[in-house]
Amino acid sequence: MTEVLSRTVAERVTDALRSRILSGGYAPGAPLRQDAVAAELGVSRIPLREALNHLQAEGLVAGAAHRGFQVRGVSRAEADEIFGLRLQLEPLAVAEGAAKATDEERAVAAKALSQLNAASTARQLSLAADQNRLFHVSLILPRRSPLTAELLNRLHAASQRYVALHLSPDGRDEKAKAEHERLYDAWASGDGQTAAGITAEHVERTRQDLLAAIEA
Amino acid sequence: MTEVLSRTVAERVTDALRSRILSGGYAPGAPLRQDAVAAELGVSRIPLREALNHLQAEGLVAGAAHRGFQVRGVSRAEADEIFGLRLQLEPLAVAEGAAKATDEERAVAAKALSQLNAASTARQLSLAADQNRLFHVSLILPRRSPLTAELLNRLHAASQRYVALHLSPDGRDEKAKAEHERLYDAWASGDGQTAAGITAEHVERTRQDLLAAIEA
DNA sequence: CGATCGGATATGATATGCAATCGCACCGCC
DNA sequence: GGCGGTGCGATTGCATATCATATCCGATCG
Repeated sequence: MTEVLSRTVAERVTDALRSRILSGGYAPGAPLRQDAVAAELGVSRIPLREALNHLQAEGLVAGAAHRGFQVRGVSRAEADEIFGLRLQLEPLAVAEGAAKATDEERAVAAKALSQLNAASTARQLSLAADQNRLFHVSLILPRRSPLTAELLNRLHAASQRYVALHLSPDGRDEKAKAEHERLYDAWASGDGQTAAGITAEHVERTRQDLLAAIEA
Repeated sequence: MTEVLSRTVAERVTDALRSRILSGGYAPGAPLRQDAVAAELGVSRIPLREALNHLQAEGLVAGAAHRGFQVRGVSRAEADEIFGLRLQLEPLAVAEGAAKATDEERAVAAKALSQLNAASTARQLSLAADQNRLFHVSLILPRRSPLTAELLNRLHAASQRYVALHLSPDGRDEKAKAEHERLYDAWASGDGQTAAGITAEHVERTRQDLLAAIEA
């Protein structure tokens, strides 16, 4: 029963730091001194280091030996690369998911979608972003393609950062909601072609919006 | 001058463990008890845990809280997934590398190839496998596409494990050597099409060999 | 015979201390 | 006045000792 509450300190620290980075609480390039951050979070340095290493693997922070960790800078080139990778992987993965999903897996995806909608209408910005990621990953059938799912999960997390930093959610929310419905319907009905098309379109449009917003 | 020798304890432990896992020194499924492994390597648990976390991110070990780490099992499905991902990403990445490489980057790749050949003729099996990975990654221009390069680096490491476990290097070495020459020549001359084709062919053939060897 | 409880064991986390390294100001030298 | 070496403070990396906690497994009891 302690599923969500307990977890280890390292995991909670990881989530806390990720959240702060994604929401801009720690600006890109900001140095993360271990003693300071550990004291701020009320933990010792050991789980903090574990969290930092995890976030380094996720690509959110960078660190070199004896030189400390910093929030990774953002760049137009990296955004382009992230979305390029997603464009290569995600549509096909979603199509395969649509073809092979079981009823149980469809139920999981449906639940993820409804939670996303709930968070979105409640204006829980960062929660909605997380739920958005979980919904998209649920279409890939994490149990069947664990590596692909994990990979896209990370790429989504990296994407999230750019979206949060550069795109205002004005009209995007409404359009996204409708698109998610279309995507889910196609996916759940086994229409991988359509689902892949919607996904590709979605990723590509976000990329274009971002590249335009980041300026140069 | 301490480039290669120094590094941190955690890094050396990571390399040591990775090497043992790839070479089968630790069998798939084997539990890795922290005290035992730490004592065996003559380090404390702290850098060991760091190494284990890193290897978990690489996909070589699995661990859950309070349940310890184990060497990840291997499966036909995972092999298929790894090579499927490589097939999606690597040919295009190599083609882009061929199109954009500078003279300096070509020199780096050439050096990697010669080191690979040296290790191969010297029958340094696991070293050759590492050099093989480095050569292939050098074609992707790690400085321009760091995420893609890092990603393929990991996929290669995961592939390595299956190759080491299931494929004997008998005739493969000779064929691979010739193919690497063809691949490098096409790449260095800017012929991305051909380089991508050779890469795809290479990955696909290895996948087929593996799937046949793994039985099931 | 099955379920529950409790002890052994291993991991997760803290505290403390020390060594290694880095960054930087300082200083002599050309 | 610019330049390179040098020492010092600050921070990270690692070791050790210790405690807390979760998991596993066997004994006990209904």
